[in-house]
Amino acid sequence: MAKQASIKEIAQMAGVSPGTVDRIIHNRGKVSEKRRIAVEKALEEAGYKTNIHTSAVSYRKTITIAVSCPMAIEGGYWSSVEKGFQDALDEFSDIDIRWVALPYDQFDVDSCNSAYSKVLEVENLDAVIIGATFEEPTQELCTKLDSMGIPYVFVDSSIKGTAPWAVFVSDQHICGQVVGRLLDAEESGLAILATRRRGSKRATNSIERERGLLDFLKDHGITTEPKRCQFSSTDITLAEREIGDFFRENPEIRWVTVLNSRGYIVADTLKKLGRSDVRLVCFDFTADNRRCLEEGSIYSLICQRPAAQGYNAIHYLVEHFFYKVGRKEKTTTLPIDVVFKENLPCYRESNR
Amino acid sequence: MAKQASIKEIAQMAGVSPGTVDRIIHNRGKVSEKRRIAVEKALEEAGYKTNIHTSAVSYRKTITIAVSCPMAIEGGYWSSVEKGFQDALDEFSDIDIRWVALPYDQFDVDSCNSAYSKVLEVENLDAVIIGATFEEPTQELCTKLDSMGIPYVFVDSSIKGTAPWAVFVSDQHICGQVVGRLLDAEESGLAILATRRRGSKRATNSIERERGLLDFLKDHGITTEPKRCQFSSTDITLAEREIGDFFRENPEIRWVTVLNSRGYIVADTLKKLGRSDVRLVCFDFTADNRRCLEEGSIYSLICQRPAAQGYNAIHYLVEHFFYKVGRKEKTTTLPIDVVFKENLPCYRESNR
DNA sequence: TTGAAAAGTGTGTACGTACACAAAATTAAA
DNA sequence: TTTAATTTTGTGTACGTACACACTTTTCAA
Repeated sequence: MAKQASIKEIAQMAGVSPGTVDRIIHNRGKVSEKRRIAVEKALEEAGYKTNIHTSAVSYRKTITIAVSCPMAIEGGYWSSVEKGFQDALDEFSDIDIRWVALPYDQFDVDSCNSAYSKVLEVENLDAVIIGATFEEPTQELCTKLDSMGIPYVFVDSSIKGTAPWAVFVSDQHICGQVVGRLLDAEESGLAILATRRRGSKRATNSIERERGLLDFLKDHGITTEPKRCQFSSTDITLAEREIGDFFRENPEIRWVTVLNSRGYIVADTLKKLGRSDVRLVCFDFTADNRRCLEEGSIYSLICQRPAAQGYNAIHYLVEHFFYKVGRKEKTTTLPIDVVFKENLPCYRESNR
Repeated sequence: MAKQASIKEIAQMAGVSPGTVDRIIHNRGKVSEKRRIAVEKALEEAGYKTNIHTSAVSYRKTITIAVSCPMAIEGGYWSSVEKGFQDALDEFSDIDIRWVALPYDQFDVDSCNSAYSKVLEVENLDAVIIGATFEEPTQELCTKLDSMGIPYVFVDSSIKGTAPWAVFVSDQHICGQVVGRLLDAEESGLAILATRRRGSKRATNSIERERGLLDFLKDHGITTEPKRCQFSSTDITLAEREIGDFFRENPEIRWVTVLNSRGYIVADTLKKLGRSDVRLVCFDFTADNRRCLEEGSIYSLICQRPAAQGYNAIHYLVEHFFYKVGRKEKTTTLPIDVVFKENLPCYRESNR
């Protein structure tokens, strides 16, 4: 551990004053070519790295971050993302971060549009964190943010036709392939269940997962098209009837996946039907899904790292506003964890 | 985000000087009961939290940490632990940490004893990080450290009869159960392979994993005792002969696990034997194992989070020496990740 | 050649904590 | 009661960076 050189020492090395070194580091301009070269050489030689602690002490600015994500439900996916936000905010509690939360209902485009318009009204806005569900509204928002020069980062899913500064997601195509691996299905008897969505198109994540699963099946010589069924995400009674009807009509089904986080609805229905012979692979480490995994009605959960997404988003922005000058684009693809009943106890909601 | 109160503000609230507040926070003594109560009340009310940045600026001490772990092999388990150390040291590069590495050969007790005795000779030793392999030498070391009042933390495995300040491990019993889940073996045809160890007893981690697997089998109605085979960990030619002989003598074997990180040796042998019908579940995200997973000769890897262990160990110590006064014992059981060929690309060596 | 204006450079203070030291208050001893 | 010893409390400076401001040098038009 070599001792870190200070700005003062760099200044001495380059034969200038600390102020000049500071101007070069933050390129505040007004420095002659001659000294710039000398200082940059010294900086290089000493391997100078700004002392984050001291830097934080002197830095007085308030960073305003607006965040627009689907509303969190206790124990649900977005509450884990929020847990990640909170962890990061706690860690950076010495930095003055103004946090403007503008959640929306992920099943209601209007609510999303309204949240997005509030984002644009936030005063002194420095950056935006977006957990996108709807494509067009998000594209519009991003275009406006681009023209205002305000950086934005995506968590959970990325929207095409936008220019985010950073993206924190999981590879959904891989998720789909892992479904295939875990189901270990035979030629026929596979079904893909999904929740119905009013108005809007299917979520991009779920489309990409399905593509991954189908690719896996093709690679493993399964040519029979999986059976499909849609069920309600809001009306549980209706959902149970729809799912029940589907399984009665297709008694050969033995391998099932639900490509979003509502797998527990299917699990509970299958349990009521006494169908313990069905292997069910679902998504996300939510409270309901964990319960079903515990009970044995879900075989396995494929989990993203929502807390890591939230944590990293803030970490990135703080780092950007704090230490870096220029834009440093970054896409972080987080691991996909496979959780069985057995290793469930060692995962926590805040898994990062 | 409520503004953090500073020591100065706390002092004002309690009607004392900042120095008094400081003495109370660090219990440097010499404070009257009357003011202690007043200040503690103010501290409580304001929810005071020391500003880590400023704290780091004023704190000038050098922390000396000795670390004794098995020597890292490029791409191996302990190199990931070291990656975690390095990440943490980089993150805390503003803090003056003196880092004394004293690695030993994990297959040689003498080398371990020698490393441990060097630990005790380190000047101004503040804390020790131990990656233990041998029980008795470690117990002896810990007893001495206890009497010297020097804190130590364990990574990877904990040793009984010691009093570590913190422990960063995975639950090996769960690991074993997950092996059972992934193998999905039938009544007979299961084998447990292990590397031979000269002189010393089997590693505690591997014993605990076996126990977990056997418990899983019992719970799932498999009563046939698994077949066993030991092979050399140093002489690959010998190992391949031993493994080959075992499979020729036991042609019914279809499900195999290797309870330490040397699974790739078995995988490569099986590949040469053309036995693609054997499902092999191995441990640890090492370069060799990743290659076999990629090639398909390993079905699945059960991975601990060595980088997280290393990172957390240093994080804990820095936190302790930096912010906390008293001892705060902590056992962190890290998640166990299941890696298939499909989700391999989204895990990195530095997975935390 | 002169003298603004502009460009370049140095100085000094603030940030909040840690800690040394000086000052004040209290206690104990004579 | 007085004085010394002791305990308690306040003050001031350092840490390394950020940034405002003052000062010096250069540039360039008149």
